[in-house]
Amino acid sequence: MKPELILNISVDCVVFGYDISTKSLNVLLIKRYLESETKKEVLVDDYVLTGYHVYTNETLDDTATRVLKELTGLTGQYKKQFKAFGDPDRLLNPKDLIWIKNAEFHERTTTIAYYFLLNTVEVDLKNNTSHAQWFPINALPELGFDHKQIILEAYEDLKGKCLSEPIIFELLPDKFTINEVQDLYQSILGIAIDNRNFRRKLINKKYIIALDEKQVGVSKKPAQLYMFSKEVYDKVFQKNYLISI
Amino acid sequence: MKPELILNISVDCVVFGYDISTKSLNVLLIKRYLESETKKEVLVDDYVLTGYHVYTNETLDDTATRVLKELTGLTGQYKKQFKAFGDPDRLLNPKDLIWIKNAEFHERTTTIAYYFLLNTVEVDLKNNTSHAQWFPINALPELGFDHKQIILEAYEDLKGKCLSEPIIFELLPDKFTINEVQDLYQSILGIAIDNRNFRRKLINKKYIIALDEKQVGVSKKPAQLYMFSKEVYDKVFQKNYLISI
DNA sequence: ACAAAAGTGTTGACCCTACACCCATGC
DNA sequence: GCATGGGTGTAGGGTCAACACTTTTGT
Repeated sequence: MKPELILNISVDCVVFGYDISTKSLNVLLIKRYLESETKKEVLVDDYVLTGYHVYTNETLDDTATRVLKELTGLTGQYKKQFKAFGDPDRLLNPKDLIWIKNAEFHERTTTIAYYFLLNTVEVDLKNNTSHAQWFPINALPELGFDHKQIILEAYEDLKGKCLSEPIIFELLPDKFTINEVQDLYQSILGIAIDNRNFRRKLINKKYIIALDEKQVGVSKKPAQLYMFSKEVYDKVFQKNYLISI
Repeated sequence: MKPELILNISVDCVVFGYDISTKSLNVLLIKRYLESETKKEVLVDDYVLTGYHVYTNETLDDTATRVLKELTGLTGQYKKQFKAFGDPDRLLNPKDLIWIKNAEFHERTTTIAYYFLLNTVEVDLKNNTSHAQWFPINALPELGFDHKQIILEAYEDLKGKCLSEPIIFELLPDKFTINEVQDLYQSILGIAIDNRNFRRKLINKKYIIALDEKQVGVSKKPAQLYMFSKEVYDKVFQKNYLISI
């Protein structure tokens, strides 16, 4: 049996990319644009998440991986399935109906939402056909379908998860400075963190490894570079049963 | 348009029930039994989660609520959507195929999994037609489909969540003793907790309110009863940005 | 009176927070 | 030499973990 599309199930991907130079946590969105037949009127002009239907021979994870690869060329990035969205009216705004008419979409589609973590420099947006673009999480454009809600729920999940799991490093390059990690936490959580305390805390972790290397090409005092070792983390990790309700 | 079943999307419910007298965290399962036409052979004899297809006019939450109500009569219980399961082969074990042939099931069904929290005494299993039965989370019977995996992932989510949110009280009666809360934490987490430390910690919470009441009908020293106040919790609650990676 | 579970205090270790100045480098 | 961000130490308070005996009640 040849793989076919499952028309009422899709996967949508919230691609989080951190831009280390602007210290901005961004979301990758693709343009949705449609003119009337006479080209007199713009019917749809907004952004949506990247996503696609599931094929009959794919797992949901496969679909998410495929969707990310098609847009960015990347594989092996951190991904998490965080929620399914299936309200009967989630695709039924007027603009969305116009759009659906033009695509092979079922009006009652349930989407399994994933988020990905990466850094923006890994993605080359030059020759992409979807007019994909990064938007800061705090300055999102007008969004189609229920994608605003999906993004916000992904963001909430990320906020919680980055406090208890070392996923922050997925948003950074392999080699980073302590202050870059701090900036990133501050961007995600929207809080100020004391530099001395944060620094001490991080450097004391066995899985934060100081490299024999410093920043190059900066116009100020170059900072010490570190890396995160997943191997050490897995070895050192032990479950913490602290009840904090 | 009349509501119809969406044949390839279902909701499955992991119903967690705490039995305060046996100190056991249980899962509610329903019997799956099928004989061959000649009745000579038992084709299927195991247990599955309760679940059902989504109707076209329902949200996923609606479906979960409906499924729980149909089995237990209960509404308004704590519920959480925690994961979607959609592997192409998740219903393709030999027994499952036999079963599916007998029901209106699509072979490639994606299920949105929820878990519910309640206490076992709320459920009357006497006159239920599904042969529903409680099983301790640590002594599950043979399970159909991928329901073992679904239960285990629900349990992992519960373990994590009960450390950071006051959902433990959903598993207890309205009035409870401190030691009952401790027993429950120990059952869920599989750890031993120091009674004095735990007691002090809980009693110091403003939202754990001592009642003017003690246990009755116990054959030993009756314990002080407490209640959990969601109102006070919401008022007192403040987000904790402690980074513990 | 006895069995059973309820309830009670102290100490030391660790971790978090708050806080301000000097240092190294590139320009 | 100066502007910029990198890097550094200490003290006080709070929270967690460890630990064993007394009290209250029903039978």
